[in-house]
Amino acid sequence: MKRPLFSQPNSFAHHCSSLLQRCMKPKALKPSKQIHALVLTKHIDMNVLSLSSKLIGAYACCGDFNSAKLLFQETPNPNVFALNWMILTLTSSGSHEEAIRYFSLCQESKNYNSSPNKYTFSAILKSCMGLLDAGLGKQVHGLICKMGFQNDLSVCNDLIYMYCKCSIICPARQVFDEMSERDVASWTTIMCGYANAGKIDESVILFERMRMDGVKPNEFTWNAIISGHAKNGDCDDAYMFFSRMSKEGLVPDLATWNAMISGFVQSQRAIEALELFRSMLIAGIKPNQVTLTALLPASGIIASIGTTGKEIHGFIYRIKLDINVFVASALIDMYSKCGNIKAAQIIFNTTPDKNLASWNAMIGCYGKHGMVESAIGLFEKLHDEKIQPNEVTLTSVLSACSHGGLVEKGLEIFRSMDKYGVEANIEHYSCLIDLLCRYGRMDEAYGIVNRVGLEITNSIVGAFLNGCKIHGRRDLAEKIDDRMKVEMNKPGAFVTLSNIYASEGEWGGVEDVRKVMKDKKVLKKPGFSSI
DNA sequence: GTAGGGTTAG
Repeated sequence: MKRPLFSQPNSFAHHCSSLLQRCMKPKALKPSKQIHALVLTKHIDMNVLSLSSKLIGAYACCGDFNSAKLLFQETPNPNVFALNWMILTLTSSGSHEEAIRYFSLCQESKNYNSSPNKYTFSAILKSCMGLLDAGLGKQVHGLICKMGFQNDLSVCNDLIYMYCKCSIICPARQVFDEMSERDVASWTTIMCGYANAGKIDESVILFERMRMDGVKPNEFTWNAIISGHAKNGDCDDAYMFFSRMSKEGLVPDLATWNAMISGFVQSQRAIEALELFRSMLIAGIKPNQVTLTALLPASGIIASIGTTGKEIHGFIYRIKLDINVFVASALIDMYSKCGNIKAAQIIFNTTPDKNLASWNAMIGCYGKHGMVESAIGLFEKLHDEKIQPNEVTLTSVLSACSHGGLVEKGLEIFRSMDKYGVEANIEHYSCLIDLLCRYGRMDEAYGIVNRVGLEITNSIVGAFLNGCKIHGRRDLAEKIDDRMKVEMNKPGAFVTLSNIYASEGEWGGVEDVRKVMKDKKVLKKPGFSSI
């Protein structure tokens, strides 16, 4: 006798439910849709076995947000799994505001009565982090305590991570200190938080303490301590930990090598960076885009030694490394620095998914080489492409204007900065002063230097004093003399000031400046050549 | 029935 396929009344629903489950891991959208269709055509009650919530989960995790949303709206009582899937997928696709809207909707709505759980909080904390909204994070933290998740290991780790990413280490540390149980990730996360806040010493203390607590550091932990030192400019200490890592039986991985290489390059120690790169290849680690992006700026530092950026470019080509937008921008910058504008242009034009950094590199390239019209042309094209410039873009454009003699254009761009949502910083002000000074508009420049709240740095004063020198305005130089003596602690600008006095035989002034430099201990060391 | 966390780039 032929057995019926589904003997129980609900066995069809059971079957659909388990099939849906199996659709989720491989993110199989089509079978999920087929099951949905079957459920509808067979008039199965969607409330049975929370079928509608399972379908929401399946749609969300397969990336079909629209279907997930529609079904979520139609479902009278979506369960916590459905909610979590919605929030998690919105969060991981970067739609943080919407994720938060779903979360609060479900907090307030009568239509929704199951409580958030630790998965909900983990996901929503990621959105707070994505928005860098520590205030919101704090509110969620409050809710976590209210609902009794303050002792959950993974929720606490997520809280620490959120606070660290929002750059507020105090509450992160408080959560960490109050945890009854900590794992390697808890220690690593807080250590990174300190390292990124420039408090590497505290990271080291925690690194030693975790071992006393019987928690063994893993690759992530070692990488955190190594990159922490490297980012803070302590390459020697980074290297010390790098060597120690191997002695303690852990093999440096790609991220370890990348952190070391990038640290040495950022400290201008290009030769050592290159040596590390070679050791990495010998160790059999295959470099990736991060490695090459980090390494490329080294070519500018060591061009005179013989390894050129072009060789590194050749290497990229030989290993068939996929040139992503990071590598492309680094290549543009490298060719720009060694004066090969043509090569920079070719890379810029053949990069399909350009981002702001690529545009900035190319605009900077034109500016550096006096091609002010091209720089401005590209800057205006940015607007057509609906890309918002940032402070780097504006520094490059303003500096291009000043080098290329376009005073009015430069002033116009400076005035329009707030239109782009960029607040003028010291760099922009020094470009502005440079712009005015080069064309003799000294009194206006003097007005800017004296703007309330503007810190006088070497670049600000340097630009201004150069103008004074060229246009014979010792009177104006004298006017900021007193302020410099009080506020400045670096030699550069004092030398220019003293030169202005010297050029006019004003030896008293020269003597005076030298005395201040001596008192402030900023006497310039004798020049030396790197060769 | 929901994840795996944390490290490296312009």
